[in-house]
Amino acid sequence: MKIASGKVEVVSSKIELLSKADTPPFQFDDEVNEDNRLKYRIHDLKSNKMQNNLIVRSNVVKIIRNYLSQLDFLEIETPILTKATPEGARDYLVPSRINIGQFYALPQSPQLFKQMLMMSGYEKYYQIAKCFRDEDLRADRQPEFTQLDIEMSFIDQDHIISIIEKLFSEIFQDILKVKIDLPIHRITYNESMDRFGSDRPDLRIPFEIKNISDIVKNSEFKVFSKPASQDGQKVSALCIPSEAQLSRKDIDIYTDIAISRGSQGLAYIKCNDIDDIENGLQSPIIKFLDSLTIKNILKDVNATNGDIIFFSAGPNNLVNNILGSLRCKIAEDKNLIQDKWKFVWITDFPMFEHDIETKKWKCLHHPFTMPVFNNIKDIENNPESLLSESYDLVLNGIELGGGSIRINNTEIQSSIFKVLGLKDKEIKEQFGFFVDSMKYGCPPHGGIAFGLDRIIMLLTKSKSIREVIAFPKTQTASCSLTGAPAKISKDQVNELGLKINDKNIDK
RNA sequence: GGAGUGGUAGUUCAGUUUGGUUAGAAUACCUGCCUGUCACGCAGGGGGUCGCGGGUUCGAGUCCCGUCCACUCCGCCA
Repeated sequence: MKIASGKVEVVSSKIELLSKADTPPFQFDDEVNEDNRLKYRIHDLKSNKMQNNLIVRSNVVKIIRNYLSQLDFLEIETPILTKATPEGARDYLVPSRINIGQFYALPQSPQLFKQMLMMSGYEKYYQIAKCFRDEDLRADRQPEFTQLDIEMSFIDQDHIISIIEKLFSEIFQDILKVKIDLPIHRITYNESMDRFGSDRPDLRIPFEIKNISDIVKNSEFKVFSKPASQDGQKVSALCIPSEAQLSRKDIDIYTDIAISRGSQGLAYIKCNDIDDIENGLQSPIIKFLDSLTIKNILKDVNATNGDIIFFSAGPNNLVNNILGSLRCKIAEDKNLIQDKWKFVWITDFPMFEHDIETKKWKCLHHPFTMPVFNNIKDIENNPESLLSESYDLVLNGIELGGGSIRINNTEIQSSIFKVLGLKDKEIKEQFGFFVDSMKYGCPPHGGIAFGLDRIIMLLTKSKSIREVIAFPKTQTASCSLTGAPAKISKDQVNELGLKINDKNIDK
């Protein structure tokens, strides 16, 4: 009775060997290194953990399909062999045998196809879609991944958000018996960057960043006062609560992290006794600050005795990066991340950001996102001032997905392409089919897409999405089981009209 | 492209800091014993190119250089 099948005892009268099995390379449910697990994936998939993960995955997809089809969504497939788009991630390319010298691209997402389905009048679409991006891998990034892709016509942001919130509420109720409080909290992109230094904030961490520019902008301390009063720069503080029990050595470690991310150093105030400004604080910078300013800072960040306050001053993105990553790192190191499910919507992303290296404007979401504007001329005249009708759903510091209201007007669409620096000829070559399609009437529409793998990763408390994908790729984008990618034969090279260095051809 | 961690029986690891006898443990595997076991037990046995290549040295798992693989992160991911 101690084993799973303990109620049943089988007495055999005859034994027939159906398939001979060698000794497996490792025991099921043993702790095994990931290289071996991936190489012998068929054995790994026998483990209780992997079976549970794939069962959860299947059940979640079932819930999604039931939920959306009850709302009259149609599941429609879009092509895997499609056209390369130069913007965005690198494409995976497939040579065409019939059209020598030409290539298909695997889709980074079904974005344009689902928008064209809206133009065709299929006003509620969804798809469990495979997507492909030829970029470097991470624990939560694979070159091929699965996206829950949704698009609807005649809707607004609130409508989409409410449909999605109910879907996640059902998934978490069914799979984990966890009740999500609806509606999910929303904060704007700018607020998120200021308070958490990130557009995917982990709200399980019980401390946040505070912009103290107003307090220090008139200070004598130029390191603070200069960025505090300059556009695009700021001074922020991160108050680490006493529970973290940061040591002198910890401060050095976090200083190194700050420096590796482009900081000059890491200023701090250690609060031994906040009522004694003269002697109760340890800090390399308080000698530069007057006592009123110090008092205001302590008050503004809600400092209590035992806390340590870190400071960062400079360009917004640098300050966000440094304090945002320190916030996560310290919370993780000191075990201060609460065991909760913390959803949050991030809204009102800027439409564009300026890329310093290429000196070009880039879309924060994608070029089909509807900008918010009073006058259409603002799009080309003041791209930096534009927000967009966009929204990302974040859970426990991981971006689950994002979407937007889309452009349904060729004039606006052209303006966006122009800001991105595309010439008329390029627009026609790359997106001509899409803009032409829009000419025949395009309903107002919008949608959203979610990383299914990431959702399952969080639901199963897995450390990487490889744990919820039956046959994932390693960090070098290879498959340890099959050996893909692999060289191809000379015949195949010739048939496809390719020219490949001989040493790279399979002989 | 960059930073870091790891690679030693089939598997999981110790040994590397400080170079020195025949490289160990657990588990798995094989053989024998055991008539109620279920993490069985007992006795015995086989199993290693210390990732790979080069160097230093009388001597390298251990030190140095290069390289490959796996993982984490930065860049990158409209």
